[in-house]
Amino acid sequence: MPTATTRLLSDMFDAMLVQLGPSGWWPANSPFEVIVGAILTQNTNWSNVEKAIANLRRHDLLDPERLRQARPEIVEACIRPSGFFRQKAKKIQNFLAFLHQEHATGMMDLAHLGTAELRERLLEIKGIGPETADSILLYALDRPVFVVDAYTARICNRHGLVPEDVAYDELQDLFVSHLPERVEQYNEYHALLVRVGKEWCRKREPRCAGCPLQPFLPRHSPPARTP
DNA sequence: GACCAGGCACATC
DNA sequence: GATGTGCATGGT
Repeated sequence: MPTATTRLLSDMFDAMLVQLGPSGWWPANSPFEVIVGAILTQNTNWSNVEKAIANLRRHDLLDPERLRQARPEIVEACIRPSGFFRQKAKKIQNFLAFLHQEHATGMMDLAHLGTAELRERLLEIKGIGPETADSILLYALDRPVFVVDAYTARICNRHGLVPEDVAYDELQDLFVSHLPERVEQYNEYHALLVRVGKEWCRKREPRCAGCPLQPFLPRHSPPARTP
């Protein structure tokens, strides 16, 4: 017997998918490109990340070993459009050092590690926090890990499911504990939430008209009828 | 010109 | 443990 929350989360997913269609995430040509994108998109608009990725591709640097050995100034210049470029260049190198230590020539070489262990290892890398680690696990490595972010928190808060300042793990647990553990749905659910967040649930001015989730917004109790 | 974007680490209290 | 701040570019 599904709980009300289980049913709600499932219905919200269906409504978003019906109205918006499949998201096709993560837009990238390889698992490695997903990882670079996951770091570059931290607190940054995706369109800026696309510019940075294009620059890296132009320099033939979308390869772990070539990127690891590239001069820092070149890498920084490539990723400059995505902002925080010095920090992010360092973060990428931190990840590449980890990959190198693992004797991995590509992301799929990490397949022997269990999901929980791999998540812990990723979180040890300076510059990779919970959202980035989970994005890597789900979108680059097809692990059943639900990704949440600021949009997820905002939307779930508007729907009365969590407090505004909900912790990452708690928000993640909301979905994990109410949805079947399926990579495909985890993938699509996060993508749909981001798309809805961008379009209808912006920080200052939520525009609920036309939002696929509008029918699920908590109803205010109707005004008492005067007899 | 302010605000925001698919965060994170670090300092300080 | 909670809160504040630096990081930096580009679009709205």
